[in-house]
Amino acid sequence: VTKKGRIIFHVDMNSFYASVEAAFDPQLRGKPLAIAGNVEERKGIIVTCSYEARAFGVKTTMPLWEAKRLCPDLIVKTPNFDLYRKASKAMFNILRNYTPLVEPVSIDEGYMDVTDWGNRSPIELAKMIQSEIYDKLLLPSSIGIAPNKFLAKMASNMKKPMGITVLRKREIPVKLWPLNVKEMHGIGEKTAEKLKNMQIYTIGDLAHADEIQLKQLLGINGIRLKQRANGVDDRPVDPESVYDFKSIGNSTTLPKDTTDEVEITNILQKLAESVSKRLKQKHVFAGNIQVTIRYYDRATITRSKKLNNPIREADDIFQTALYLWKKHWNSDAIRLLGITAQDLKDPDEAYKQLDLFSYEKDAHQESLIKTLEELKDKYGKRIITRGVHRSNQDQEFEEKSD
DNA sequence: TCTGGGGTCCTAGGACCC
DNA sequence: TCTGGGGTCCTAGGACCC
Repeated sequence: VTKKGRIIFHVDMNSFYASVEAAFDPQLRGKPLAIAGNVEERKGIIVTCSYEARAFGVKTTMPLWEAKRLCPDLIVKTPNFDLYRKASKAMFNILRNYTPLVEPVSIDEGYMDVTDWGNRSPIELAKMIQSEIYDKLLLPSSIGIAPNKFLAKMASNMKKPMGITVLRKREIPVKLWPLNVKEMHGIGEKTAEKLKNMQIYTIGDLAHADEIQLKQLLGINGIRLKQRANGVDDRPVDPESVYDFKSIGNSTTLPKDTTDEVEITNILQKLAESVSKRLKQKHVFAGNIQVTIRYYDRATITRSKKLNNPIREADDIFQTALYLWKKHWNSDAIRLLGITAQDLKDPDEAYKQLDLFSYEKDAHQESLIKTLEELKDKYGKRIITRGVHRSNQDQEFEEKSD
């Protein structure tokens, strides 16, 4: 039996936030543009910038003052996530017009499995998709074409903006192996440094590296990275993975470091409210709450608590977060606070848990039961499990954010 | 003049159970 | 009368990505 090769696209939007802004405001087109947080609130780092800005050396995560020094005429806008989410949805809808096998991986990129897409050549198909996105939304993209996700991802990165790159298995030694390991998806600074100590500098070096040594150095990830370097990657394109979110969290860097307990409490309250709102939007409960504290010196701790009774009301989340903060805060000035809901459960799971562990109903449990019943009334059977929930094609989903 | 906010996955130690 | 080995759960931290 011969294994049938797949044809995978990786569609990657170019400088997405900046491109969306320019698409909506002709004045911004062709100019150096950066999206950055508010400087007064210490959030002034470059999130994305246009290619015109990149020409000046402006880069993502660069502090705003540095970007302005490099490019005095830089136009700076604060992010408008609602707008980006709308553009993202429109973009993915275009992709889904070609095949349902579309897997969004973030707000601005996704995979497509077009193996069974008729008789047109993959390059022609990629051109059609790229043109349609540009003609309808004025948004540039790059598309990588390869037999698997990893190679498609590497390929889309090779030509920007508006590139289309094919990476065939047999081209790996010429197109992939000369690249520095740092260029490889999945290898960051720390791993690159470790590999350097093993005299592994290029993806080709990694492809031929000793597995025992790799495993010793990087654990199971070492083996996987070597496979990828050799172009081996069996992960399927999964359109449902978008609904399989594992956590929902919000965090904020404070305008100034603080030890003020009233201020800290107020911030935790606000974070709890936004996490609660998002849990409700997604129809899930939290089985675990995690608090993140970053101190003035950037030292960061996380502390979490598993809950016998899953929660989602703002006040329950707030109380849990407050408990964790009080228990673990070392009284140093705080730079950032965050709350993350983990161990997410569907309403029926949350309900079952309640049956099992509680003998007396308290106010929180009453509210949980009431919420569950309201949900059942409103959504009927569809809400009962996440599996069913997931297969509902009309389901609105928020793209994972950038 | 420094370094946001949203995530995922993996590892590792200790508690606990059989 | 001095201690095995396997498994799961919980918690914390680290690396990485966009």
